[in-house]
Amino acid sequence: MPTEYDPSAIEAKWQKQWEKKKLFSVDLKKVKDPYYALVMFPYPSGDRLHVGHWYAYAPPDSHARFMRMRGKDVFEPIGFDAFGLPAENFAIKTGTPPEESTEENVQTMIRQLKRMGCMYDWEKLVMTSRPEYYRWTQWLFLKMYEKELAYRKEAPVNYCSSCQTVLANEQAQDGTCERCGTEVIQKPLTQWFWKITQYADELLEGLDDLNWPEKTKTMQRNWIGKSEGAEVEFDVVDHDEKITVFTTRPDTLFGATYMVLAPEHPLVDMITSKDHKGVIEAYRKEVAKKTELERTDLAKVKTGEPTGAYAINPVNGEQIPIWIADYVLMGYGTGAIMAVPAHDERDFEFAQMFDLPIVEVIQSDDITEEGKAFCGNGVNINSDFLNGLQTSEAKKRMISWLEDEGKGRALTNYRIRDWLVSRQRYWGAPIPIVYDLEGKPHPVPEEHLPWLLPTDVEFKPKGTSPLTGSKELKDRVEKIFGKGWIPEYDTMDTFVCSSFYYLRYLAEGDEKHLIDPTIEKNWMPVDMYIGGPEHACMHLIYARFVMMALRDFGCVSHVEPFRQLVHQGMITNQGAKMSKSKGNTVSPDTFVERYGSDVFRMYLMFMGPYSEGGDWSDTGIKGIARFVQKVYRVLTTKTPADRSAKRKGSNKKVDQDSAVTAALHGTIKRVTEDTERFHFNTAISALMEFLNLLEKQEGVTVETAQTFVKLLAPLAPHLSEELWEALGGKGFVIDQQWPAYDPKHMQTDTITIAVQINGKVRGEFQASSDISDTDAIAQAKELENVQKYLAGKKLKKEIYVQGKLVSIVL
RNA sequence: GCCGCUGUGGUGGAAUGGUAGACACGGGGGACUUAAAAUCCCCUGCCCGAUUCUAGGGCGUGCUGGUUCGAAUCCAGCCAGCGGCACCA
Repeated sequence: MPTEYDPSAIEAKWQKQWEKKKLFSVDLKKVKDPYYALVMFPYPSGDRLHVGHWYAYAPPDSHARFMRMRGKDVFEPIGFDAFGLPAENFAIKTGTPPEESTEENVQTMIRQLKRMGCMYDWEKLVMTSRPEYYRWTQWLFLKMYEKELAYRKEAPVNYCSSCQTVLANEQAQDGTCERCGTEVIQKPLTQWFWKITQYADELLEGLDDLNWPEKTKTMQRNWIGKSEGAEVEFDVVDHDEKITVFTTRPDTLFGATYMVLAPEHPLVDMITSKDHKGVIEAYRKEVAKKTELERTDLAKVKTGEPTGAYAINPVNGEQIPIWIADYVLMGYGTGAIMAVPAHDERDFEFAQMFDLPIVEVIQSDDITEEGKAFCGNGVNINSDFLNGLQTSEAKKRMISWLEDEGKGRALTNYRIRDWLVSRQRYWGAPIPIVYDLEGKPHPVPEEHLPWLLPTDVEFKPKGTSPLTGSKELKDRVEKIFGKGWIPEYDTMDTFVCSSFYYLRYLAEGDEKHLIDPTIEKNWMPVDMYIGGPEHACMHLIYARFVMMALRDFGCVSHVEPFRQLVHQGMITNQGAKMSKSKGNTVSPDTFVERYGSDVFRMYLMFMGPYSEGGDWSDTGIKGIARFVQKVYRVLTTKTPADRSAKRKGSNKKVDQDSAVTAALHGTIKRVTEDTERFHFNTAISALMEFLNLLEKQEGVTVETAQTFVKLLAPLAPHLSEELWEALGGKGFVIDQQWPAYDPKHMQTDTITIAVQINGKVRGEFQASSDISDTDAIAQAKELENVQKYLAGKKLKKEIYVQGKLVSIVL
């Protein structure tokens, strides 16, 4: 037997065995204790796997292996989020059709992923760009349309006039085109939306019961942005129009001394008085020129202009001026506000700037800072029928007054917007809609799904959606629906594809149903979902919404797709984010080549807690490589030579020290608890410590060695199979039961007790582990160095902390 | 500006009220070797240090206070870094 572990041969050997025995392919219909371990599926880029891929997939696989050994029927699928911009850009550059380059990239990526040695069930692979998948993306669209959750609305798109193309938000960051640097303009276009807002409340409430990082839940709560308040109508002097505002503080209505409309507000033209028209127009033009960034810059001084018109405050009949200002946004609430400068900081700032009246209507014991608005709760003053009421009470009273008078009503507002699913791109799932001669939309009947993405298109941008140029698509539509009918040319946002893929893994290519209801019932929700924190407000909210909609369509029984969520941290290099442009990326290949997959993935896990990531070090990986060699050497040379399991009882007995037994059980406990909470770094440390102890022993029992191998199995799957075989274990180590620890065995006979005097450690002594309080304190006082401090002093207090220390206070 | 997280040796990190720095990396010294690699052994937070090789002592977890017999850990205030939101009425 070699004493050197050779990863390249051995890893290939076990990967082949696993595949031959179909060890990781799961019969979804026949399991007792399902555990769905899911990772966010990758985009198939043409580059080789980078460290980020390894970090995203290998540690979650170790956790899944751990769950398998604990008796769960683990299903760990993988697939590809294959539609998207990079393939399309590649096509524009080279002329290679996206499906060609994508298929090729996927094949390369599968080969590389296989070297990782994860427990993927390759038979269940999905790829969102294949017709058999996007058929369901389109089906989802049709369902949304049928249930009136999909609708059309005009919305601006980012457009680059130089490239003649619509840009995705990520291509138009900081207001210029990613490719040519030309300023991006906003162009209105009729597009499809999905009514995620209809589920705002359920999306919000569902968060409470999810085992997700608090941070992510908070981000989703803010994203949904629920605020409760009231809608109030203001009459306009000498006009029939009314201005409706939304406010969270109806209790301050008596303090409303002016109103502000967003510059884009449709009423501005109608109400502006003649003598103000010029300035107002000029102001609106100026605002229109500003970029999004300039407009939302908080540091800037507030600007605005009066319209010359007046509104009537419904509660006291006072005439208050109407202004326009860009601190009021058209996109939130009604695009108009009632301004209460005494109790809102922005209104206060604006009122001071333009010398508008400030009327206090809330009093509080809290000290109000001079020159600042008081925005907290208190008691109403100067408010007629609200005087003396607490804020919460005053809100209710005002709302019922408004409702009685027909001037307003209670209203809840949300920040979340409906989901714009249209993309003016080629490489996505075509929207299954056609338009009749009058331009009225009709759904493509389900029998025509998959509604194939045509291949006869020019990838070069020419100002419209690429599908516009497809003769094949046009002919298809006319053939099915009639002369003059035209197709929808937009494709769907790739987030639509990824909003339900976890169901399609379970469907095993089912062409009739999105998913089998029995399987869905058994396997959903996903038990453990792992992916980057950057998806907190996009993918993770869309997937929840789609699941809720599917529940209402009667397709699924669960509401929430992901029961537990864990985000991986980032791997940095010398403290900096790895990026191609910085040239500080680390290529896994060279390290995997040299040390093997086990060492590479274990090193990634050793760098720090999984959710915190870590800093890469070229030399640090050597520590793990040494550990792996040492494991192999110690376990194969210290165990009895005639270890064959078949000759049970004939073993030359190796006596095991009680200290080794105690350490073994302590190690089982630590590895179990640390693996459970994704602290692989300390799990590995525990194994290292135990191995260092074993190395010092004359011999190691086969049982102890086998237990060690089981503990190592999730972390180093290949090495542990090899050792399991070498130690005479039956079957695969991954099929063994996870070791249990017994607290009884964790105690040693003698313990070390530290002695503190006034909080400083002054000595230590050995004692039996069941030493009594009085004996411990008495022994502590015997110590020479302790005596020195005790001499001539009076004792104030003596404390014995069980098994740890004695504390003496003078 | 608001919210959240983080701050510990030369480095990654451990310890979540009980001996700070586990486990590694790096560094120093030694063994083996013709040599190198690999491997093994010892030392490694900073400072002082009796009777010279090791007792003992002081300081030390971003800063300043507090609670406690005892604080990296709990509390208050501040500083720095990272992430998110950002005129949301």
